[in-house]
Amino acid sequence: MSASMMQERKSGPALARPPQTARPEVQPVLSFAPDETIFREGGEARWMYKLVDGLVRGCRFHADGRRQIEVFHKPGDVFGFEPGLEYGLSAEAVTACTVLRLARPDLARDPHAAVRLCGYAMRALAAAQAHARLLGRGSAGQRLAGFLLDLQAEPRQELMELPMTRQDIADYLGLTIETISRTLGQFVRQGMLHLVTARKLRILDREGLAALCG
Amino acid sequence: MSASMMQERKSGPALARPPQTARPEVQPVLSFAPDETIFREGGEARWMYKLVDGLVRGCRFHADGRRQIEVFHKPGDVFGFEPGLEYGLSAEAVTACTVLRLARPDLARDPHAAVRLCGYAMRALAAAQAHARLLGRGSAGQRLAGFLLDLQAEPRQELMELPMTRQDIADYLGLTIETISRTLGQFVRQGMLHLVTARKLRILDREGLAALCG
DNA sequence: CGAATGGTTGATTGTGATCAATTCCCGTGG
DNA sequence: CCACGGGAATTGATCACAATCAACCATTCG
Repeated sequence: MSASMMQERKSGPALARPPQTARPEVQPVLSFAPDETIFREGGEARWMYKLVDGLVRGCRFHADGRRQIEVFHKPGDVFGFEPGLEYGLSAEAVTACTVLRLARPDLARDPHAAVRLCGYAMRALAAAQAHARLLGRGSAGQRLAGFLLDLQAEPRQELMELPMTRQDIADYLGLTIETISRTLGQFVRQGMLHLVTARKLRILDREGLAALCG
Repeated sequence: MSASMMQERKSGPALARPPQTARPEVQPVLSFAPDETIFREGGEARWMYKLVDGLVRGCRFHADGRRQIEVFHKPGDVFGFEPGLEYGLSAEAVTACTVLRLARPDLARDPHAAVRLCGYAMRALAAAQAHARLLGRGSAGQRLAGFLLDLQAEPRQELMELPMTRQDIADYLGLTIETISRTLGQFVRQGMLHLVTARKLRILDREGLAALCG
């Protein structure tokens, strides 16, 4: 029973604002507050979502109480398409989020939509494989270094903000928050990065980090 | 530098038999001997493949010499489709294999093919996520139990053969061969399975194994 | 200002990696 | 058919790294 369980739903006081138009079928733009659930694993997969702004985690809750984050969705990503009838993962807002709600295309009727969907699926596949690569082996340092480099896609933007908590990172990398903290500290001591605050950091030695992950 | 490096290519003495017909473009059926490479990571992704018989591993080789297996393909699986121009993974025959070589569909020209491709991609995505779930966390026992249960898709066929080596399993689960061996031994001692030979086993307590993975 | 949440740090333990021998298969050739 | 050889697998001893348990800081928010 890990600290992951503490990640409680805050669904009580109506955090989900209604669509920002009177005709939801025309502008299905939704907003979600941090830690709010967009959809749940096992629920009927009626909609797909396109993330406009914010960060979303795709995760799964295990019987023993631990949580596993399988993917972080960034703006532009489409998520929630499934081979079957049910969502395979829960989707939750990490930060405040704006999403577009999309109808699942009927592939038999609209084969053209399949081309787009295909692109989404392939990109999701690449991401899932990259994640598996990260987890597959290697020390905490290798995983965390890979994670940080993946996160900073655009290179020259040297100051970067971590939108997620240590617990999120830990559940994504299959480590504990203590190990995340210590490993970050180690990177700092080695002069590879600088922690401005706990959530803002500057990568000083990109090469060095890259050398770690192999 | 792990024992994975010992996994040497045996590409010297022409193991790849030619297509079994005089007109390869009509019946592109290929055979591969164990450990033979079907395609290599980084190579130009000109073809897709459908596995007819045998077992294929999709893997990646790291700079430090270790190997990571990301997926095992079973008969019926289609593999080798990519979002980009290059293969993201190497594909190697684990056992003797028969594969169909397929042309990459031109999605712009043939949107109907996109529907099929979409199905393949979604199935591959599900597999990749299942793999990430397996790796994400949990003890060696949890990983191995999950692996064995996944492997035995058809339930009542109680005697099952492991087509791959311990090294393959280790590289798939992010563990070492010693740990695989010890964990299997532990399962045997707990009466959960019986090892007829190193490669043939019988699951005695399916429930127990399932209870482990969570 | 005080509570709460998130993050860091320290001490200890446990699990799996590593190093090192054997043993077991299984195919091969005498 | 049996002996042999070599890769695969098991087993043992030790070590290293990350999990766990437990305080302790720092920020934010009411």
